[in-house]
Amino acid sequence: MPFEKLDLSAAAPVFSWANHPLAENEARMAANVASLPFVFKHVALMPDVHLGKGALVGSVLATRDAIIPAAVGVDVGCGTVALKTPFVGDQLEGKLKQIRLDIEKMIPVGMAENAQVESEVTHWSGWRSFSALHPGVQRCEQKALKQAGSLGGGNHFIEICVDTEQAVWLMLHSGSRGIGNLLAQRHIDTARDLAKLAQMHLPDPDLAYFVSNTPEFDAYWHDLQWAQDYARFNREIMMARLKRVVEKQLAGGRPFKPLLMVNCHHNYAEREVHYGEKVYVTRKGAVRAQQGDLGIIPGSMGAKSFIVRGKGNRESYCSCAHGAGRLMSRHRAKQTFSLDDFIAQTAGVECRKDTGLIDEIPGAYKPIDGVMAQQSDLVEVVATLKQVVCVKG
DNA sequence: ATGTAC
Repeated sequence: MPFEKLDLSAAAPVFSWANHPLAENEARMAANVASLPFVFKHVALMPDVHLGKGALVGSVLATRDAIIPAAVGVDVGCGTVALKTPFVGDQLEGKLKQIRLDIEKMIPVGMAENAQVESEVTHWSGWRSFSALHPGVQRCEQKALKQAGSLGGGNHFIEICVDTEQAVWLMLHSGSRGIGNLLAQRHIDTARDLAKLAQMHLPDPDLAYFVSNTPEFDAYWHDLQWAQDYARFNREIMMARLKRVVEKQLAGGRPFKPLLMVNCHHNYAEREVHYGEKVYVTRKGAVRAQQGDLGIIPGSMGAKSFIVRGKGNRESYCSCAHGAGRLMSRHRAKQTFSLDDFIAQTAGVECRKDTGLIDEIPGAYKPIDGVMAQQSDLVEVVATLKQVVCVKG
């Protein structure tokens, strides 16, 4: 589907791939971002776009000489990793429950963290620069060590999936945990303070920004890249443990060679070239989809997920959606659905079936097929996956 | 999303 050029009377146009007409507050949020003078060319909205803090979740912005820390958000480096195994779906028969229990034993979820820090964690090179991070997080190094290789809560998940060719995939969704959150909050506070001090006129206080070539910008950029690396590493550690669980259950403990692995952020910023110019690209709930890039677009815990290949669509800043997008808030989902609804909507998925998961019920999310149909000019589908095991925090 | 406070 082609995108729509929205005229929101802001300085920059907004190109929208949304599969719904924008609500008034969503349009205002898009216009606020597009009105900032340092925004490059236009703002791109992905098919799963919805209200966020400062900027829309499912939006991509390129900036010339400034960055908005609240637009990146607090779940720095959040993303997904998927691994294709040499196993076929039939091999999982009768083993799903045990696999789920093993996952829950091997990987801390929710509030839990690792009891001891293993050498695969301490070997990460990022620990060497921990002392260079914001002074406000220095007391949290032990916690960051124990949280490396832990899932967290909310929409974070661990899944075993089977694709349409019967191949078994491992997939998980997580970010930079407490340390990334704290780093982001420290810098968001600084940006707010600076804007207030300078009596800067902003359409929204959550759009306070840092200007390049200032100490505040450099400190934020450094910590942001560190947190993004931590998030990617966190997913790698969990994927290695998940792989071992599956090896134990399906291969008598013998290691297997992955046929493919994709590890992508969907909440982050990086330097990229667009329209011949090097700019800062912020993807807030969006996945990079440069020509040939592999990406992951997960549906809800009862729906399909997709491994995709980017088409390099330049108007989207080479991006695509990061998931289905919520249809209703967690609060409304809990009011709307019962445990019986949850059990019906997660039929065929080996997962916890208790009231604590009702806010993650598939009915609280948009159907993923509509989201995929809306971005056929951004990505092509490489594999279509359906989960048979799902672990949430 | 997270961690802490209410």
